[in-house]
Amino acid sequence: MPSRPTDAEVDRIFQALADATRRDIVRRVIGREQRVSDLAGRYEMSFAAVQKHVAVLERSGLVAKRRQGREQIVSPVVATIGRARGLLDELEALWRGRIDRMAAILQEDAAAAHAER
Amino acid sequence: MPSRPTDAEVDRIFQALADATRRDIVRRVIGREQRVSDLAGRYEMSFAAVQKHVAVLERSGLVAKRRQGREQIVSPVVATIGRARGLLDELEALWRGRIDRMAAILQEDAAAAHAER
DNA sequence: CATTTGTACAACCATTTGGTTGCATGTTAC
DNA sequence: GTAACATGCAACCAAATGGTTGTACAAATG
Repeated sequence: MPSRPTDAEVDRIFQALADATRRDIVRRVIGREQRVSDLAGRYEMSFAAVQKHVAVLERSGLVAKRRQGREQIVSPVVATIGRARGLLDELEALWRGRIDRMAAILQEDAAAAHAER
Repeated sequence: MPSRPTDAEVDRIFQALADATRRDIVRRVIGREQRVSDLAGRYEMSFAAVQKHVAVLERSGLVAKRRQGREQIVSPVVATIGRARGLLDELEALWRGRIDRMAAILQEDAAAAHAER
């Protein structure tokens, strides 16, 4: 999926990032791949709760799971972080565009004032 | 608030971005400041619904409102977008750190193999 | 084979979210 | 002053979230 993400995809990515536990899980699996139970051991909540968080992250594409025997290894999908960044970059580009347009208008005004003399 | 954002702040920012209508509102107000009713006119939903979206964006710090007579002017707060980007940058930096560590280990192995001969 | 371990999943619950309508209030225009 | 406009807010509703416990099952271990 190299093309522009759909609204629904972006919704899922930001939604997944909008929870401190899930952001922490992402950090951990970036540091090193983790089994679901490794992760579950780190938080105060139940195993099932952590498992659900991992499922949310997986649906968003921020992490991937691969089975290894009875274990499930969770690893990061850095490209998806990049997709989220791309969207923020786009917003910042829009902002710069606005600044540039404002600068251009100031230029014109200055030129007009100059011609008036 | 130049310091590291709290978890709760980051939660609110990503939560606010996790909705296509709200992302669109942010784009519009970046393009040009808008009154709440200007925005409301653009979407199929009720005025109150749009107003709520703006309120969510305001609480997250992505936009600011300033009153002008009876109108409320909504403008972007680009610094907050930067804060969200900062967090994604941090994740990508962690990833590069992992890559670097792996490269270092490969280096050591190569050196060891070399010494063995 | 029996047990433990790792994971998934269903059912349930409280809270939040995203929408609605209706009403209240302050501001501008006539 | 009255009417029209712009906004805010409360009450309500359905659906989604984030958590729980309990059950089921496959894989590793003794």
